[in-house]
Amino acid sequence: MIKRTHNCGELRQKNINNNVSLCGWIAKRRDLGGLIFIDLRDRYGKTQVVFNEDTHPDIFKTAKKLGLEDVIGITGLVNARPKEAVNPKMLTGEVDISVTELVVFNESDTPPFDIGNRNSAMEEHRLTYRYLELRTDELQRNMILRHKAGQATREFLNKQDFIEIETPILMKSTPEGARDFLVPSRIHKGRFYALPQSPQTYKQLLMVAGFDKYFQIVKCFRDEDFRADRQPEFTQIDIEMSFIEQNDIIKIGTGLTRYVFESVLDVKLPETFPSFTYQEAMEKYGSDKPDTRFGMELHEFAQYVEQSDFNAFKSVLEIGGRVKAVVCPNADHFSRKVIDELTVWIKTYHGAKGLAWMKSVNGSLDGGISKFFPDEVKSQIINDLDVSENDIIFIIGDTQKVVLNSLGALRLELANLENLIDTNAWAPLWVVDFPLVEWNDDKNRWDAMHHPFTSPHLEDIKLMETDPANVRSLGYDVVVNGYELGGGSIRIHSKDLQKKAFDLLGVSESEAQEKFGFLMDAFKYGAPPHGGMAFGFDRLVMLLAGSSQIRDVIAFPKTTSAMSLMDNSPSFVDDQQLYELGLEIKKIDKS
RNA sequence: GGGGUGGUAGUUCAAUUUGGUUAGAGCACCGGCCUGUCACGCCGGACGUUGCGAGUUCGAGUCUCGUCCAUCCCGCCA
Repeated sequence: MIKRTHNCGELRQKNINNNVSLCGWIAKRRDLGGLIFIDLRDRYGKTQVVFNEDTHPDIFKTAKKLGLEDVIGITGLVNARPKEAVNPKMLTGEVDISVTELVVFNESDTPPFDIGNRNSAMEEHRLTYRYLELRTDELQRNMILRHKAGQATREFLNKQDFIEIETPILMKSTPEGARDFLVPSRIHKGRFYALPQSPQTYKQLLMVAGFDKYFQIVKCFRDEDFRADRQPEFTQIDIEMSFIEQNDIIKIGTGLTRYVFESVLDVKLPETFPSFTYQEAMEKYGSDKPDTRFGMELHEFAQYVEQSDFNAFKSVLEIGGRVKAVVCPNADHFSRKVIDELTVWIKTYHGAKGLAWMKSVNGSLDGGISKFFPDEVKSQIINDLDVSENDIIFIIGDTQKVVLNSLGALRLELANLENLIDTNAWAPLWVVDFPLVEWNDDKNRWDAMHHPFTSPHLEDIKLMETDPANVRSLGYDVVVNGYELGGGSIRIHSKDLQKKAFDLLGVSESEAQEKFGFLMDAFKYGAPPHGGMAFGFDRLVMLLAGSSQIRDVIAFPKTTSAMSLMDNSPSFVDDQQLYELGLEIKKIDKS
């Protein structure tokens, strides 16, 4: 056994003539005949080691057989490289080690892809050999970043007197919200635990218990469909506090975000983040998680439609719809084909019926639907919307929901297509005053927008029975660069108000008792006013890592069909296991 | 549940207008040469159920249908 005296990233000029030992993997090998260079890699870096046939023929013979990803330990003398052989691209590039002792710990089969280049294999393949992909520079860096973010989180919250408390992973299933992952009970056959979608109820109970500042970095599970930024299991920074108001949570959430960004990236975010009401965010950006790294805000367009002959939009307005516009700068290269493609895209994915447009040419508006607008209205538009030469105005008229959502999506799409986003910028913000409930057309009822324990704005309580759609909640999200990083709310802590909320959501007393009885009961014994929030930890790390894929910051992620390609889970189980659980698998007929 | 893209050697990619010799190349691998390379170089070699299953055809990597997997998006994600 050779024990390392140094790691592969630390040797410098000052170590010249030291006798050192290194252990690691063979990252690269250059065989010059009587001289072999090997780049030895560990998680700290790479160091070049040299085998010389003249000085150590026996070791050289062994070295001749070494291949990529073999694990070796070496002892040798640190040399200054000849001037012309210094490699300025390597941190250890001024030195190398002439090997006097070699131990081959383990030979590697030919690696299924090039560890030095993460793009050398398709993702499917890399996920199968995830432990090898984790050897790549990029993933090593991401895992270290994740560690640092976790440490910073604990440091910050610990300094603020928060206590980390673990909550159960096996808990009660409640069919609200996302679909639960279920775990069958062996002892109580036919019954199931659920994996937590979040520790929501537990953290509220901890407030009742008097742990007035709680946090946890905790796994959560949601059995829905997955995306580039969504995994079936993910990690939250879960926070709850007592005797506080919305602004106190926003202060802590801002502080934590700033602390993590500064600790991990040395980036200083503003002391306070801009705050938008839900209403403002939707009207300006067509999104409840706006990316404000670029402008292109949405403009009201109804007043111009009214002065035009464009009947399609006029009738939209007559039936209570909306017409809004977004201006895309420097769009002279937007051919008819590009516009058509955008139109198809927005119809397909965002439910708009069409995409109207006008181009700014020679100080007036041209093309598209411009012929329906009188010249003086065109000038007005150019003036009001601050339209420059060669800009293109995209206009959508439809129901409010479709207009805001599709223009919001178009705004992002255009910014991406046109590279209008400053990728070095950080745009954190809060969105507040979310609606308490939203109408569920399928189920013909009001659903909680956040969750059923979210408190309404106190002055809106009176609207709960008469005008639910306009009840604002004490719910808030923190958004960075268009990603919802976290969210939370002030919770209801009074039995009466909670009953009112359940009434609005159509949850009967018996149903409430069955599902949340333990929480309702707890509230009988002195529940402090409380509230909190949760950060999507993986998303936070993803942003810090500059990635747009959550898989990049999770050591062993699942695919978008929730499979682990490495260990092939989920998998079938023995009949014996099923028998013990009192389960039987129904044959799925695939005819 | 719906739509887009992709699946060819260990791997990354090629393979002409619906099709036409023995399915090619880089890296990796094996062998040989090479003492300052760092994308080492040079010479040679081995490597294929074209994801899977049907169909059309004299003939399918290529066309059709089904299916599986990956990925991106819509729905979904309190």
